[in-house]
Amino acid sequence: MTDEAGLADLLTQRLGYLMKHAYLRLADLLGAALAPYDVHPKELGVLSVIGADGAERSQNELASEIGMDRTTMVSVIDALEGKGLVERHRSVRDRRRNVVTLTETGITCLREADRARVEAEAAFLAPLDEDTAGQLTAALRTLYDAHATGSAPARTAVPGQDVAVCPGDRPGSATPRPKD
Amino acid sequence: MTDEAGLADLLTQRLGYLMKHAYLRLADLLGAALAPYDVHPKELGVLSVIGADGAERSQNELASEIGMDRTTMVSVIDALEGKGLVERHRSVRDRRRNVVTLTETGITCLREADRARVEAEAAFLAPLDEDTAGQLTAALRTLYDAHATGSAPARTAVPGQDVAVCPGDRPGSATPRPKD
DNA sequence: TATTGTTATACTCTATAACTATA
DNA sequence: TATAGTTATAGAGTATAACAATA
Repeated sequence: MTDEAGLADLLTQRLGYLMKHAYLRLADLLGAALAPYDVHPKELGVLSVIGADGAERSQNELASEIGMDRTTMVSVIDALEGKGLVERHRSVRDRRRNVVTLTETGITCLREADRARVEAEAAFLAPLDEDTAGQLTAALRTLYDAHATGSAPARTAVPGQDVAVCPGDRPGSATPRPKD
Repeated sequence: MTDEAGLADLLTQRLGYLMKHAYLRLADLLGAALAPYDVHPKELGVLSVIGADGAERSQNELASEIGMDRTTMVSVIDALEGKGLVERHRSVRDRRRNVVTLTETGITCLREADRARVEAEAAFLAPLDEDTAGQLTAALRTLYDAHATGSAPARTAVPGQDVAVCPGDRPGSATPRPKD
């Protein structure tokens, strides 16, 4: 831990560095808070969309609405089903579709784990006063909306490309990238 | 793209969702902005630490200061060396250490790519007015400092554990981490 | 022919373990 | 014995391609 002051400043002046570490720290906190309920943050997100309203959703609909790949959704539903939190039902109207519903256990898990999620978020934001925390969330939501709708570049245009349509989570590809 | 309004609200009320997508979007923008200079964001970070001051740094020192694994640093330096941006010099005082220095090309690349980085960050923040953007950055820095120093939990304690000492970037393990 | 769920596969990123050469 | 660099390997996470069943 030989952190010189100047170096720390240099790192924390980079927005990417700050954003990455904020994300990783929050992900750690969420993962730890949800561990007692035996659900991953990603799984909780799926659970809450399934339980969002009365609407029946197929795996494919869940995937596209959350911005997750179809094949990733398969493994998530596999895991949730294995834990007894959701059930797959073949749709009678279109037998290709798997309608996913919460079990009683799943409803309970969603309620309790989601409370833990809120607490973990509060713990993450605890170093900020309430106003600042609210402004942070509002700013992130503004950025999300702006970049998701594709109306992003304005002040200083980035040459290569414009932002994708929020196709979920891609660690790899950014541009074309002929792989070096 | 069948986004119902209520569902979108549900997703953007989750701090983890917002933070993750903000991070991914920024990472995309940074990657695209840096692509013309043939450097990855991670590599630019290493370049800038090498060029931070006159101090000579070994690979190991670079790794621990940035919070990157030793073995990851090897491949980063490999890549940078392959591009002619840095050079490895065996330290005469301790022949185990590789002192890493910038080449002329590396200095130029650092200067130009870092300008592109600043522009990409500005483009990312463009949807926010200047005050809000400044507050966002300040809030992120506050969170970074608070969680890195381990003085995090205050308002609502998370049961399982307390935050690690910012050991860099870990995608996998969340909780059971003695090792610091 | 197109779509849903599924499987198999590949790719990225990062960490762990073990080896070497120095100390 | 311990440390710096290196290599090989493993793991998590996600995406792409192909296949079967259904429309």
